[in-house]
Amino acid sequence: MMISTRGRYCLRVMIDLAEHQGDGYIRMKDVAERQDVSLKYLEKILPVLVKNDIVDGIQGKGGGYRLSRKPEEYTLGGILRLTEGSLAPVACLECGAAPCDRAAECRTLPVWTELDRVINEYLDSVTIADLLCPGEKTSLG
Amino acid sequence: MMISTRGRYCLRVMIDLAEHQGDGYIRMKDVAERQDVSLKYLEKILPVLVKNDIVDGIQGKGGGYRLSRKPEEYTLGGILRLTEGSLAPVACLECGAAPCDRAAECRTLPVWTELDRVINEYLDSVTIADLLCPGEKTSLG
DNA sequence: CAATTACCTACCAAATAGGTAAGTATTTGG
DNA sequence: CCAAATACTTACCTATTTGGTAGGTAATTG
Repeated sequence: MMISTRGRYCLRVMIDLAEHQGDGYIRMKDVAERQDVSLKYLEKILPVLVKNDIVDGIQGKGGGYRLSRKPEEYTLGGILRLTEGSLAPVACLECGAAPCDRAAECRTLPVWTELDRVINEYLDSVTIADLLCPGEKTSLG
Repeated sequence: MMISTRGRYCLRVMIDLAEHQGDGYIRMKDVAERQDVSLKYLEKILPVLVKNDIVDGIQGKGGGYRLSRKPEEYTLGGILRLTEGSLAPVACLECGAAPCDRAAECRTLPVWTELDRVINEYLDSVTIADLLCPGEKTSLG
């Protein structure tokens, strides 16, 4: 299993924000209830989205979160690479991984590289807009 | 990271067996030395390959392991699904996983299903024969 | 019969996943 | 200006998985 709850929850939050866009800032408490997920856990994993300008978060009463771009401008790959740290199928392809001694003669490295490419290509071809209900998709932007 | 050392080591063992085919049964001690991997660990993870008739293993002096088919008849997907248990990118797609309550309305399930398909399609398109040195490939079968 | 090989079972340390708890900082409505 | 509400931060915790090690048993052959 490659994609953990961290990434999956973040994706569901993004979808929820997209589907409730236009109501101003959206409280994570409401998202947590709608998605039936621990608020505390979401509070822990969301900061990475704010720091990378994926969503706007403002504090204080009346605060909450909001998408900073249009849903069709977010690819799943872009979101998941941030939240998961890495989507690499094997350790030796993770960014920052120590270069493997056997890399030069490794028979399997080309396979992992291509698998990594295939995975990222697919995930970069899908956007948040593609995951919204048909009716809601047109009402955005 | 989706593919652990278990699967990667098994793949390397398969490649090693293919490259040394014809010398009768091959001792795992030799494979472990060539691959620079713990023999004890290999002994632990190999039985699944024997039980599924991926390799032949015979005990006693002069024993060892041998491929039971030609290298081009093994797909990486087939081997990895056995050794890893599952290649599913998310928990809810693992075989034997409890069906998710939200599956019917889940916005992301189609994406995981398609990602799973893409991964398996690629890994099923590559065989052990594809990973051998060019010279060794033709001397087999 | 002794060496050699696969095979089996139990244990173990470190890392990761998936949270909970308890606060702090910031903003706004009354 | 104060209290409520919200994001944000840090520290902790438990269960599971990973990647092994240790030690022995079963089978086969020279």
